[in-house]
Parts: sequence; C-alpha cells; structure tokens
Amino acid sequence: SMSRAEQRDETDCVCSVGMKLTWDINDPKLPQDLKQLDPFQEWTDGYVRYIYSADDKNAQRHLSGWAMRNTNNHNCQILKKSCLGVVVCSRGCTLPDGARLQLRPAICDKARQKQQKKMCPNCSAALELLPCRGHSGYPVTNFWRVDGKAIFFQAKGVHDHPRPESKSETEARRSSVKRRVSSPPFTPKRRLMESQSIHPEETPDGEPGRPALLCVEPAERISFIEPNFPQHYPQFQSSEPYYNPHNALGEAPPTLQKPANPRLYMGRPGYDFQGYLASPSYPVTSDLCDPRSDFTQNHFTPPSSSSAPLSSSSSSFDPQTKAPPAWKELLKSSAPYADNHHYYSAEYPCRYSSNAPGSPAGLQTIITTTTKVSYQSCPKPSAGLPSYQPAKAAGLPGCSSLLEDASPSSYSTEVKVTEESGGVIKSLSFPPEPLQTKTERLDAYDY
DNA sequence: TCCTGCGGGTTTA
DNA sequence: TAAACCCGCAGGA
Repeated sequence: SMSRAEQRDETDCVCSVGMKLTWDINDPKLPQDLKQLDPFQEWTDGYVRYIYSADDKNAQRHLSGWAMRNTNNHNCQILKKSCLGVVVCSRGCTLPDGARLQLRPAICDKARQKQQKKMCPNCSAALELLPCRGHSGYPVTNFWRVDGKAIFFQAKGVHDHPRPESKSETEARRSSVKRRVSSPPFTPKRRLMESQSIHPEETPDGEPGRPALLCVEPAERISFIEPNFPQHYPQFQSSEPYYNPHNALGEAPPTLQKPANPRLYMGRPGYDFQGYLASPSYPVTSDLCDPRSDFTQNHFTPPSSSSAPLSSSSSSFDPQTKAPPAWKELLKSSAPYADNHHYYSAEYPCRYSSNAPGSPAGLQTIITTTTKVSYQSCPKPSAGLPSYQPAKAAGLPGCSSLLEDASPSSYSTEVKVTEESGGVIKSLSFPPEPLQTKTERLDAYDY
C-alpha cells in the first residue's frame, strides 16, 4: 500500500507527470513504463507537457478548451494542432452578465468564415476573430502522440487572447437550442431571462441581434452545465503561473517572424483589453514546474477539485501498428465520448500579460537540455534510431512547496524578471472570480 | 451542418 | 529542411 507521503506526493504536487520527466514530442523514444499519468487538462497554456492514459477519452480525442485545428505537419506519428484564437465583439460590448463575448471559432474554415459574418448578438456590431499569436507570433501549437500505453501531449506557446467558449459549452448550447426550437413551451420567468441576452449562432432565422425567446427546463440546463463545473481540480494545474518565460524543453523559441501580438488583456471587467475585456473566466497560464525550468510560480490555488473520473475502457493498443494512427485504433475500441464527458472548467483569475508592441513574445532564456531528433514524414517507419540521445536530467528541486498558500482568498502579485532581451514580464494574479459561477455565465449565452 | 483527421501541395526562412 | 498554411476528401455525429 502507499505511504502517506506517497499519496501526498501524488495528489499535491504541482508538477505534472509529463513535466517531471524529460522528453520531447519529437523524441524517437518516449518515456516508457510510466507509473503515473496526468489527469486530463482542458485548458493548457504555456510550454507544457502531459502524459495521459491511453484510455483517457478526452486525450484520445485530442480535446482542448481552446479552439484548435488540425494542421498538417506531414508526420502521422504526431498530430499537430494550432490555435484559432477567439471570436469577440469588435466593439467590445459588455454582455448583460458583465462578461465579454468570447465565442469559440469554428474549426472548419468555411464555417468560420460564416461565423465571422454574423454580428454581435448583444450590440449588433461586427464580430472579430482575434487570432492566436502566442508562439512567437504564430498560433500556439499542440502536439499529440500515442506511444505505448500513454498519450503524450506537448504544447508550445502562451495564448495571447482570452479563452473562447469551451467545446463542451458550445456543444451544450447548440443542443440546448435545438431542443428548445423543437419544444416551444416556456415560462414567463424564463422568457424574461432569455430576453436579456442573446447568442449569435443560434437565432433560428440566422439573423443575429434579436433575442430568441426559447425555453429550456432548468434541469436540462443543469445537466449541461454540471460536467463543467470545477468540483475537482488537480492542484498542479491550478497553481499555474501567469507567464512561463522558460521553455521547459530547452527548445529555443523560433526567431520572431511576425510581430507578436501586443494585446493587453486580462480576465476581469475593469481593465481594458484593446477595447475588449476578457470574461471573468480568463485562465491562468498553465505551466508546471519542470525540473529544467526555474521560473517562479505564483501561489494561486483554485477552488477545490479533483481529476476527471474518466472511466477506462480496455482498449488494446498495439505499438507496432502504424498504418492507421494509433489513436484511431484507440477510439474504435473505446466507449462513447458522452460517457466520460467530464471536464474541468475552473473560473479563474485573469492574466495580466503585456508584451510591449514590437517586442518578441517568445524570446526567452533557454536551457538546452535535449537533443532534438525529428521524425520524418509518415511512411517512414522509425526503425533504427541510433542517434537518439537521452536528455540529461537537470535535477532541480521539486515543486510541492510551491503550493503552500492554498487559501482562495490569498493571491499574489509578482514581477518576474527574466533574462530575455532585457525584457521584464509582469505577472499579476487575482483571486478566483468570487461571484460568477459557470451556471451564471451560461445564462448569458443560453437562450 | 460541422468536427476531425488525413495528406497532397505551396510558400517562406 | 522545418514550419506555417491552403485545400479537398472522408468518416462521423
């Protein structure tokens, strides 16, 4: 049985398993015989790595709260996705609930173009897509790779825009609207609520700007909302710094090819955000204490939570098969997504990140510890990898001590000074949004 | 209808 | 050569 210390280590450590180990998604050989895996992370941000169970339904689907689209990297071993950003009101109007409109960009190019032609449901101004430029001026990228009994995840870049509506929220709203369209009865009270705000995508006639007075039963609404409510939240995800200046992989960020987005943004009303305000749910930058990175962490701890109880299905995985990507095979043998549709979605403090206009977003001090060996294009089997060199371990202190201040009422303000072209990165953290719950936020969008 | 992944292709540094 | 990006296709919900 496990000692108390071990249990504590598992549950309290702010490090992800993925960050404790030294690996890169491009490594010919990834860590094997993993004793510990990470719970799924919906809102990853920063240069982070996680190792999920191959049975994790969310990981199997390469899910992200961010709107990520597939990008072709001509490597069938590694699935690459890049962030589409967020759709906002060009006028930056305030919704009835005080939040800002932050729609999930459609993944499909065509659907996204349509989406952008619509108008703000609140003020009828044009909608605007804020592209993600969090990776040296390019969109944040996520990489997925199945190896052995694990799904390896790696992200590069720090999102420089507010969170969009999560995928589950979008889906919930859509199905909710569909149902209401087909079953009209509504109560006067509900009608009043609904008339207070509207959503662009779901007006039956496709005409934005007019409230759709539709009905939904409270119980029904709850059922969509509940899975997202942050009941359980792994601490290592929650004590994220707002900005991780260090690329934990030792990978030098590419030189700036495009001007980094100089947006200023934060997650709560009262601060300007280039004309917009992020909703109160703007996330903290997610990053973890990789032994190779020595950035300081803020000491914010979110509401209590736990990992998503994803049931494991006995899917067989054959590392030898290469024709269909491994995750495809995993999906075939796994239970329906709905069974485990359970996310974390913490309502989190804002980030306050500023990049001076024209200043590179990604120029950070790099600790090079890994030798990068890239896979070649798809048909090439990765047999014979003599050039592989295991990365050396840096052996920096652990990170459990970073969680000392777990009180929700305590939060920190810190200034990070990083050696990066003389740049100074200021990070402010705030306590969790105290009043607004997910349920309340959904109300603003749910009619 | 749109999400998702695949993969051929181009462009740029 | 690597990375970003475009496009169409197909399977699926």
